Amino acid sequence: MHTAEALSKVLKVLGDATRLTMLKQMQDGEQCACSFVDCFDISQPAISRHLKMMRQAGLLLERRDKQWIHYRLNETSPFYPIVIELLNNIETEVTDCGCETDCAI
Amino acid sequence: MHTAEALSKVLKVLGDATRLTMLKQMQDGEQCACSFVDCFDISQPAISRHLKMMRQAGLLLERRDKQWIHYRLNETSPFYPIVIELLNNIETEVTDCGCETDCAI
DNA sequence: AGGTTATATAACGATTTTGTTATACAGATA
DNA sequence: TATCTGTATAACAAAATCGTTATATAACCT
Repeated sequence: MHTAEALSKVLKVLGDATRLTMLKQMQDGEQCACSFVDCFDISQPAISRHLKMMRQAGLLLERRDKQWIHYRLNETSPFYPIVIELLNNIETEVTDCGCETDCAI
Repeated sequence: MHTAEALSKVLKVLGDATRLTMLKQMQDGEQCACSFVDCFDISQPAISRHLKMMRQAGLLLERRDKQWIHYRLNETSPFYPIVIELLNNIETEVTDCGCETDCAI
């Protein structure tokens, strides 16, 4: 159970097609930041800021491996069940935008 | 099932504490626009625009009765189940902000 | 050390959001 | 008709959002 105030803040983060799609991709498992840069038609700094926004909302966790940073859904977030529920309502698009680097996934 | 694009637009509408609270109140049934004006600490035109935004997103239906306009959740919206699911995660606040008019509810 | 790759931050501009006040419109009623 | 109440729209300002380019930082690799 959440306050309207708290939930609205999370929904504001989810209320963006780029971020929502990033989250959907992370539902399949950890994603390297570089794969988002490859996948979306916006600059690397823009991707970085979207990730920061979701991290600050507590929705993401990160893991550094060498020079790569892998992001995943934060299953311990109090909003995790809601996020999953919403993501399950999104069509899986055929977005073959594989990471071009050696990030090992 | 929805596209990330479409769902994000709805979530953007929901990503505002005022609108989310208005929706929560409508979950209890139809609400007169005037009751929102009484309930929230923003101007009547601001309330009117929040309502318009939700109407345009297809989330609300309106019914005119004399000079009053009553709003309710649009149960036929493809996003209705999602909206309900989200509203069910919101604490019921004790918001005794009854409508001061004769809007007959 | 010096260069390359991956990511983050800073600074800026265009656009959107969200509020305000002023005004218009709709319906009820004296 | 004139006026009151309820609601919507217009015009505007402040703040937030989201993109860009330039630059900084971190880690790897000669």
